[in-house]
Amino acid sequence: MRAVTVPESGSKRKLFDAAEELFAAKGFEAVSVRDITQLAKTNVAAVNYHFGSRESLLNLVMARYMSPVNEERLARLDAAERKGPGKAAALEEIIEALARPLVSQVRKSELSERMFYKLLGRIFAQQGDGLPPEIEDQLRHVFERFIRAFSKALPSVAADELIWRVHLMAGGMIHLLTHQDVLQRLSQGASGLPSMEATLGRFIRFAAAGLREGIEVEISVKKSPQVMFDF
Amino acid sequence: MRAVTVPESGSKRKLFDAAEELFAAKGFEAVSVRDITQLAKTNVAAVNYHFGSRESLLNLVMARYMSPVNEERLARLDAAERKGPGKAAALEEIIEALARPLVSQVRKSELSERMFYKLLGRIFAQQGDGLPPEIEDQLRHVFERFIRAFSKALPSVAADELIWRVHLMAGGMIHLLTHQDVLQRLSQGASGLPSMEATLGRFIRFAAAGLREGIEVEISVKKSPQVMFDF
DNA sequence: CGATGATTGAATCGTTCGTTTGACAATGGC
DNA sequence: GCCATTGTCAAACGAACGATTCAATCATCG
Repeated sequence: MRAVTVPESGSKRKLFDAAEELFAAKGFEAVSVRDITQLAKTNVAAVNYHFGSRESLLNLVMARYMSPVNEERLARLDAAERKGPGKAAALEEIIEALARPLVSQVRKSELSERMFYKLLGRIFAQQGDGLPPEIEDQLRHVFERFIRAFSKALPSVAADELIWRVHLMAGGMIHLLTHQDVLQRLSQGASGLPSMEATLGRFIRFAAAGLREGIEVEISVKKSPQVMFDF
Repeated sequence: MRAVTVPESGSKRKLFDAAEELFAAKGFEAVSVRDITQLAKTNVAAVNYHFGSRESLLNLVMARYMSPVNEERLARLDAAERKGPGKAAALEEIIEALARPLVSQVRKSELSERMFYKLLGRIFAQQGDGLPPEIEDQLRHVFERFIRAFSKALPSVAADELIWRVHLMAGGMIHLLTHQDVLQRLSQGASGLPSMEATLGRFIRFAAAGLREGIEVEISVKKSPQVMFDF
């Protein structure tokens, strides 16, 4: 996964920043190069001069945000699997390895948190519908690695059943990223304004329960296992 | 919820059929009136003549598919709640009331099953981003009714926590509708080609487990995990 | 039949889109 | 000081978009 670097200053950087802000806010299709160049206060031709085409810039923005997330995901999964050599990583740890990078990579962005999440969610939701091959490959690789990990952690769940459950879990995660604002409006504030850290904890517990469904466990660990969070 | 009727034959019907097919296949934004009129083998002006505008036709298609689903959802929830008067409806029944209409309404469409699911998923995913007010209101009403039902069925889950869990469940459902094809490709057939009935069952169990998370249940016997599959 | 309203068809409107062009600075090495 | 590189700018390109116009055609009924 090649790192995507962007110059620290200059028109190229201004264009990139403007592009990611607009893509996150309005969606990938709804942003024109004129919108971008206007926000960046450059000429219309600037996008094509610096990035070759609108599509190249779009792919660059996507890769810039997806690659670090996917790298951290794999690194965290590796770490979790190394923890107990030979043994399967704990289910909650695997889920956290999948979801926490979405939160931990947010600070490295110039975007506001909410826009960053929306941007990532839009990329995920675009799967199988025109993502740059580089990112599509990344996602497929991550999916396969995590499916294997889940399978080890939940040996009694049949392979096809597990894939469906992971798919459902992923849907919840994407929906969380893309529709947080809708949730606020639908519930009229009753959903609260929790930190993303708290939301992450909710997600992990929800997903773990769904993935474990049907598995009988000792009563002592039936209580939702404590996940460590620094709230 | 006013019923959306479409004439049995004639250009208007041909346009409507072409529109839903294209919207489902390519998404709401990616379809032009020229695409529609070409598939319907009519003149470009036909959409504007019969429906007033592209947007009106789009809203009509959305309402045509969402309204019956939402009506059946509420009817099923009513039935489930009437079953045990005074008592809360069973959790699985509530989830089924939410999800089964997606399956049972499919036959009334001219579309292939997969396209129908994609169309519905696209509508859900569009929430809070330009849906016609009529549908937005429908969805909000359905959401409120079901939140109340879930709250009764799970009195020990805090109100804000419940909303987040329902949100996660909805995300899984939408993802299932919109990305079934991606799942096939990602898992390279390992997810099988189950009937929608089987998928519905998987969803209900997964969602119920997630919603119930943390609730102590009286049990039980420890069952030694049986390894059925290993990568 | 002939009149009237509904429908269709070809042509065209004004916009917006991504991209390209070519003239015009600014910059830095020699 | 000169030239090549690099960046910026206004202008324009061709294509596609939703919508409209208006004459031609059709169906229906008095």
